[in-house]
Amino acid sequence: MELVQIYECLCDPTRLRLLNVLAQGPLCVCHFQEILGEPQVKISKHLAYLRARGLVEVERHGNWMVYALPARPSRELKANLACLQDCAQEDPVFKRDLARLKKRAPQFAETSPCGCS
Amino acid sequence: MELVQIYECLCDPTRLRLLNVLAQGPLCVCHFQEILGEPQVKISKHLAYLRARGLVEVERHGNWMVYALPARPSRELKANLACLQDCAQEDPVFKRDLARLKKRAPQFAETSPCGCS
DNA sequence: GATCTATATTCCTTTAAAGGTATATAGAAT
DNA sequence: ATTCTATATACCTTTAAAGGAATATAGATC
Repeated sequence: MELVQIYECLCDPTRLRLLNVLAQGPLCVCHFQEILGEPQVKISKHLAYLRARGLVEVERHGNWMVYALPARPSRELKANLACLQDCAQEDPVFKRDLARLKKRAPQFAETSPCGCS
Repeated sequence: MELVQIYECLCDPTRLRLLNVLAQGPLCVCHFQEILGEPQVKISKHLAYLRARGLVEVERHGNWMVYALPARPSRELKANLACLQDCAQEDPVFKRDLARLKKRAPQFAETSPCGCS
């Protein structure tokens, strides 16, 4: 069942935060690092985990690895990401991450090719 | 995050099957056993796991333990169960379980207090 | 009170994930 | 060619989950 793989990805708080931020648009590792306030290894490993299961895609831009949600998500993935968006609206952690993203987006756009303009 | 606990419950195929069947109504362990074709320990342990995290509720009727989805699910749980229902429509395993349930429901209703009439 | 039935729990083994430290890699800049 | 920057990987330790075998429990029946 592909569904199980999706849920495996969703059952860690860090990964949920990554996906929540990604719903706003592509981003690179160092910016995730700054927004979540977590060490590089942790971010990098969780993104690798998500990537291995098809929940995110990557594109290299020079030194930066820009992660994004899949361009063509499966029915199941689309449904679950929408559900997550719905559930995340109220959670303070998710909201704080998005607030930080919004605040930093202009600088991000200057210093890297993250499409977070 | 309560969300994580929900996803932890959803990231096992057996538990997904249990929840899918439960969406049709309360059921007791031995009937799950028959429908899923899995040993008693396995069913029982996964139901305990779900129960410990609030995804199911139990009521004893004589020797039978009748499991059911929560009477008053949280917003998050409701959303995710609905999403699961949506995703499960097409999966052959889920469909087979429901077919077996439908076929056996009359007998279940005779031999136990499972409300599966 | 002994037995039967449905279910839960204990114990064990195996596997996987998480987090951290240290190190490697790939491309850019000098 | 060396150095710098962003990111990935390897290695280690700890923790949790899964599955099975055996056993315990609680209520019903005889």
